[in-house]
Amino acid sequence: MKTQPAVIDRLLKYRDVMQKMKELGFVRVFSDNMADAVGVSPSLVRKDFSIFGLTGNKRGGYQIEELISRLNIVLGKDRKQKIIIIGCGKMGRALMNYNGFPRVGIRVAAGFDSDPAILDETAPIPVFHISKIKDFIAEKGIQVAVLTVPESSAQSIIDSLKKTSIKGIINFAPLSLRSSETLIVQNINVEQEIENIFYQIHSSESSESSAREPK
Amino acid sequence: MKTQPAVIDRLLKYRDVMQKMKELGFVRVFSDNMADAVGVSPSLVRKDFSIFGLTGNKRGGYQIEELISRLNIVLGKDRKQKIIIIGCGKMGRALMNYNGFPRVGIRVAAGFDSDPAILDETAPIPVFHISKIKDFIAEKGIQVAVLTVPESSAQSIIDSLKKTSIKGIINFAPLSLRSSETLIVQNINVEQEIENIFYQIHSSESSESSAREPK
DNA sequence: TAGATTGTTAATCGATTAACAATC
DNA sequence: TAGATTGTTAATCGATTAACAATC
Repeated sequence: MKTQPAVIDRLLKYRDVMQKMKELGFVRVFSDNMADAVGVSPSLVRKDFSIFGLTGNKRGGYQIEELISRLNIVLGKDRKQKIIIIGCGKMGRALMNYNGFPRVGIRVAAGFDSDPAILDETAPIPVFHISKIKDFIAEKGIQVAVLTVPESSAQSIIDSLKKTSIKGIINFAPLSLRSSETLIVQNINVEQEIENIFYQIHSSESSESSAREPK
Repeated sequence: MKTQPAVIDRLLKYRDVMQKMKELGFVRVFSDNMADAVGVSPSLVRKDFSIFGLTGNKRGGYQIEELISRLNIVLGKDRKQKIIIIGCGKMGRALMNYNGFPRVGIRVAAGFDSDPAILDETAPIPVFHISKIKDFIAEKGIQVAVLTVPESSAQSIIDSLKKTSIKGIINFAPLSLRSSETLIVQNINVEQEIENIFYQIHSSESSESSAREPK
């Protein structure tokens, strides 16, 4: 009965679309518009909204401004969303400076690394030695970490994070970690996405002729 | 009737697991082992294999080495998988040097950017001005691009790519692009993943007491 | 042979869609 | 009022699972 991540992904997209509509001066939106913009059916839009008690007007659609703020409450955007980044190689540092985070209210509290050469405890987003991570997490009440470390160190870091307040991890290391009762893991595997795309391209090429049948 | 991306994702995971098993000296594997390792049911493993005619032995499971090479053929790993990276900011450069790509046979042919200061046409992975992209794509027959540009330039680049041989895009810009008949788009939106994780953490916290009911 | 595991079919499950009464 | 859009229910669809005959 708990809400599927897929539903929340759509909610996040609805909110982004509405944010843009609001900036363009729109005041109301219909489920049909939302459906077009996000690429789902109008039924699904109304269904998703109704799950969270987000209501509109039988004839006038949905009020954008009101819906955005109610969506943000549902999505927990009324709380501080602090994260840490573990592994400050190229990918980690790219994420530390990623402006998509502040834009949606996510704040990078610190980075951690084992290499003394890249530590910088006084930067706006400080980089501490990995040995200080447990104290930092406890002190700041961090719940979400982004893991951008080599595959070889990923598993041991995960294991040590299990003893902390960390409850969610975005994992960029190329091994599929599984969510557990107490720790939610979302794997991001760019090479897998690319391999999947290559498969799809090739399979649509080789079925070119038979693909002529009508939908 | 075409194969879902989700099935291919699992195939890619099966292959990775088998690769590791092979390195450990294993010769055979059962659908039960695979299921445990990847986190799916044994039925699904056998089903996935059977879709692609990947067979085992009624009593002896699957031969790892043979299955890996047959999987690689299904997945198109017998062809060169060249990609380009459009937008060589921090994220783009991190991906250019990402060692997960060569490890699975993906080669970054070049990067492209509009900033003259970061061009380097003679580097091992050259960075060209964006104005040269059409010729490069045509000349090298590139089919897949990774988009790591600001949101503001993403849409116009996509539009221009539609006139090229590019058939697949991994999009890191924070706008959800939709796949079309001729162009497969896979959006990677890290901030959305993080917001989703925060939602899940919060919702499991607030339903702590009621979550006691047995599965 | 007896036991174990595959390959496949039928049953189940859950998510999406279609339809439409309610109503603004 | 007539027309349009929501909110919700029932129908559909497709993916996953359970079960088991085949067989090594």
